[in-house]
Amino acid sequence: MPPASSRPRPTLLDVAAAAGVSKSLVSLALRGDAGVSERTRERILVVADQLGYRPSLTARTLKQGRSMLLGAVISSLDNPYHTEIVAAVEQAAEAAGFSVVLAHGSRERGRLAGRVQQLLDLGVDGLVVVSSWVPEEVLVTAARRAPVVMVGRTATPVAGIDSVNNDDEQGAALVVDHLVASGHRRIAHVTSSTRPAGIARRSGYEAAMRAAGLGAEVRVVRPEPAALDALVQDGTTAVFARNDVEAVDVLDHALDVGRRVPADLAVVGYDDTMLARRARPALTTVQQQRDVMGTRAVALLRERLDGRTDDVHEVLEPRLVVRASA
Amino acid sequence: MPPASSRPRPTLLDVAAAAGVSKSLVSLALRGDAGVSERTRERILVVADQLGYRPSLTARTLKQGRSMLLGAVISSLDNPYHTEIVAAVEQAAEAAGFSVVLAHGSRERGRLAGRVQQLLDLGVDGLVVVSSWVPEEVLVTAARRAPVVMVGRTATPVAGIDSVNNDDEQGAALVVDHLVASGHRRIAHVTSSTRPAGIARRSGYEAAMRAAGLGAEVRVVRPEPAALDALVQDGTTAVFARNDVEAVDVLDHALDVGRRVPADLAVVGYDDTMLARRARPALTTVQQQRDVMGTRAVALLRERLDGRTDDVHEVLEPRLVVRASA
DNA sequence: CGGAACTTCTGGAACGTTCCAGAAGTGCGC
DNA sequence: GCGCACTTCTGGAACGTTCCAGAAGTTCCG
Repeated sequence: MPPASSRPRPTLLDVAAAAGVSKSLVSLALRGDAGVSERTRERILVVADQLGYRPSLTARTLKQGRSMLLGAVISSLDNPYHTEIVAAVEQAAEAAGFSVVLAHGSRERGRLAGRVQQLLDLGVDGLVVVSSWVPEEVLVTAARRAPVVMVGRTATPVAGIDSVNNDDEQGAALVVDHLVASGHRRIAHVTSSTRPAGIARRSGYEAAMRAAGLGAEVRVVRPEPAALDALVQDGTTAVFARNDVEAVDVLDHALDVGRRVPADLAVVGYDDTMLARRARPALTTVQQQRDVMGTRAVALLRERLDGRTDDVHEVLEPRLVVRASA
Repeated sequence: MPPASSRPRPTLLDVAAAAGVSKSLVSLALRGDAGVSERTRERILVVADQLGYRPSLTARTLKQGRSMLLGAVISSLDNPYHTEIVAAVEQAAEAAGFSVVLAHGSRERGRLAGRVQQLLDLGVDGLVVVSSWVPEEVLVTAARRAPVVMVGRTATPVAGIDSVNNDDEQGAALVVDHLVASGHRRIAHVTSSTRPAGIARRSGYEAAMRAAGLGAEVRVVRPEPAALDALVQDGTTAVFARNDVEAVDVLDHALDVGRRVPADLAVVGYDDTMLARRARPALTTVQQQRDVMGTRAVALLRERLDGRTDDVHEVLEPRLVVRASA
């Protein structure tokens, strides 16, 4: 058998020759242009199909300067929160006729800058940044080449860059209110994050505690064995962790030292990732509307492509998902 | 501020004009061709840099028929086993100068065929298929357009398509041998799979049991509450699940009904995903050499691109990872 | 000093599209 | 039977590269 690549793909010219028309007409017919008679269109479609013609997106992109490709930048593939957002973005992109090219950083912060450059060189029409590890200056330079939208990352707004986020402060408040309503007073917050989302959740927690008259009970600890030990010993009855991953850590630790969840200790996470669903007991957590995030992110990019120049920052309402752990 | 896209990207011609040479020379200089004097090369590089020139991969692809793009096809982003393989592939691809475009199916089997088509239209130079949901005929037609390699999916070999797999039978044997060496005799296999990998693991389990003189103890059950109940009640002391996901199900169920793991019931998974690391107790499991899989997959594609026409099927040795659960 | 052999550079064609200006062909009113 | 509008179709240029054939310019040797 000859190598697979031996027979070159048919081009517009091949179809045109076979159908006895000009290449331009084939192009028009295949793209459904109005000024083509029904008879010839039919014939051209049949011939194209017979030859197995497929248009070259590369040539098309070169000509019209649009690739219908979107780049998604993500810190690492093994963080379910990020991958789930990407899935939502991809779905929305597909619905809008775009494909998504993924670039991830596998923890190495420096790598991401290079990957962003690669995406731009590839000719993506827009960039969805899910990871907060991409340095701001990289985003700013990238935005000069293609519209950029940050999603799922609460951060100081960057000029020229749109964003879609959930309201982390409000999400934290939902958690605190739920716990208070269940009779808890000694509610601690577990967090290891110095990143924007983490900070917002923390301040949301503190504000909600104060609003509930529990300002004196505010307690923030890091998810480390010693700190968790102390937490479990000292009469804390509920823990709000900054994300599902850390909530599971708390959960495991509590169970390890013989506490019952939620009877002895209620545990709440954030993000509603598959970890929350899989945990035992299943985690109460805060859900961000990931599908909406995806849809809006793609929509914002398209608006930019259509010429919008002012910045848009969308904030979505989070929702509390009550499961067994609190 | 004018729209971001207002200033068009500089092209070879712009650089050539600015440097006072021909576009061809700029092209040669930037690609490091030998026949360019050191002085002019230097000057061209400086000018290109000043103008912020970046070559258009689209134009390059069109001209030389190579996109340096690899497509990765995966069932869904939320299966850590698959995403972790993709991460390995991407890493290997990057090392070889390729970028990876991801297409996933989100469970909808039909969608994948369309996504494969999209990748091919995009002009990928090769296809890495991680998901076993892609129908064989789709793979076969795809292979006529670009080399295809299946990875992490044990399956009947398809003519014209390479593969990289781990030896599932041997992996299952490793598990059984380990359990037998720990004194277990009543070792059950939990599986819900009728797919190639699942079948291979099952038959590996059965063969190893027989080899250990435990043919009479062979017991295969589905990961459903009733079946697991029965399992836990009837004196089974060890369970080998067909993957980490189902192992975690078994684990949770056993703990729920008050069994201790591993004291009352040993549990072993397969794949060594992050689930295994995160489980409590941490799962003993079988590790496939994912990084090697990625490297080999990319290597096989490159060989095809360089003209190899005979099929290659690589089988990697799995490794037992002993953790707390067995 | 003529020309062979290098080195260094150049212009044009090509890749497969899209798009534009305009060429045929058709129908119609007068 | 002529002009006009309308429909249907066409050829060429363009997108930004790469690559090839070959043009200058330089060196070197007899």
